[in-house]
Amino acid sequence: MHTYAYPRPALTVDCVVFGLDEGDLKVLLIQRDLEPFAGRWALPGGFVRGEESLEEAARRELAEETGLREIFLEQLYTFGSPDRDPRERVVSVAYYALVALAGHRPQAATDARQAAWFSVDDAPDLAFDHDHILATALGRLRGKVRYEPIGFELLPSRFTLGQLQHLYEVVLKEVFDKRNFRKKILGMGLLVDTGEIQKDVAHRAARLYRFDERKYRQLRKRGFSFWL
Amino acid sequence: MHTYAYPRPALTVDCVVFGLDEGDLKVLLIQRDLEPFAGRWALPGGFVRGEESLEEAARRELAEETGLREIFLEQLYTFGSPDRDPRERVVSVAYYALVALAGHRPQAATDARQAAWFSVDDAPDLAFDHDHILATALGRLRGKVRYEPIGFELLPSRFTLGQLQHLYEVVLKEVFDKRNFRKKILGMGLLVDTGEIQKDVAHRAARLYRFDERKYRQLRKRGFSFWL
DNA sequence: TGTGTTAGTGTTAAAAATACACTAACAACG
DNA sequence: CGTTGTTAGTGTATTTTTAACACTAACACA
Repeated sequence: MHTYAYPRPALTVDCVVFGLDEGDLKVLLIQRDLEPFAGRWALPGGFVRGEESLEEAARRELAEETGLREIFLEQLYTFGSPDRDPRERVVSVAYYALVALAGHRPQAATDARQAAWFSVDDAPDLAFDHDHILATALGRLRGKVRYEPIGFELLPSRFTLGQLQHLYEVVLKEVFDKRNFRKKILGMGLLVDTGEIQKDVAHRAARLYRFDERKYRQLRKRGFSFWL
Repeated sequence: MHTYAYPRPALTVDCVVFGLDEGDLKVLLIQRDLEPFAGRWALPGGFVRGEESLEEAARRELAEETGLREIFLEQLYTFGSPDRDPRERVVSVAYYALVALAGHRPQAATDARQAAWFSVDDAPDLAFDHDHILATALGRLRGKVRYEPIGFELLPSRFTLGQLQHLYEVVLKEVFDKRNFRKKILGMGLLVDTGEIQKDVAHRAARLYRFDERKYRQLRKRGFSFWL
């Protein structure tokens, strides 16, 4: 038991995990088994423990509830309306995560709870204020993907320019001209041609590239800024 | 007394208030009178109360400690390292604020505690992890001022193009060409010439403009994006 | 009346963004 | 085995945007 002179809100973390199925943008949800909102879909998350940082808490919950580890994770926003949880006051620090969802495709129920990927555009009504958190995360992703090279986190480490363009088109809901896209992205000098080519495709096989993170950091120090 | 089954961190808000003195960018600090860090300068802030939202808490603390009301305020980041407060675990939701500091210049000690404006570039060592929070806020301000018209919050409601350019030069530490700056900013159609001119200046008086927020919102709906 | 200081104004050159259409490679299918 | 379907890969011309650059106007003050 822990006693304090003034009431304290409970503190949780919630994670919005985005993945790119070749088709559209997905979000990973888990089905609640407890009240309130039992049976409803919700963002993975849980209470922050005593000796862990907020990000550690988010990573731990993600591993426990979805099996995902060592993925891109960044703080999004902290939600603290007094009535966002019907039981008592709960303040939630939300994170968003990006994961390469090619290869380990439509599995994700690594743990006890039921987990599943939903298209962001027709996800079900979520528990608590999680719809609001999801919308905030989508806005952040759409804004940030243009001026920081975080989109690569949604692709496997080696990818084709077609996949990359498709990623931007899906996330931004905007179509790009193929030649201009390639010119621009290759012109930044951040992609390395691995020399390999695509396998098992029913059409001309494309070159595989990887993102050169080291080079990006160097360039950024010299004032370079990513822009798409 | 309030008792819980698991320990709960205390929850606070801290505010980074920026102001633009005609010279450089300032931050508003208050001097602590209690341990820990008694006598040290710190960001204004305090505990979140039971029935107020996080933003309400930030505004209340700001009013109590600095007298500032109804200013631009936006959530920045939540800081929650387990050891950021030497006494016990405290999670702090940081906000940043922008205030027009022309007119009510170098006052600010409206309350009990000592408050003062410091140049952001040579602020003293702050209490807790407030140096880190300040640095984060500065980064956010510098990033955001380019693609959202928040800079106007640092100016009086009517301002000259010279003041506006100076603001960007100070915040971004970059000089702009006067003619190109004016062409670009006026070309956006977001400034309204009030018809008034500057008074009491020892040189040719400049036109006063105001920012047309209504128009900005309209344009933004149609895909316009502010860029400087 | 002169000096100091900021306001205000256009043009030209360079760079970047856009629009646009065909051939190449390969698997699958008949 | 050739036809079809599908994605890969490539260059140029036009338009738009950005960057560089220098002088006159107004006004307070000495």
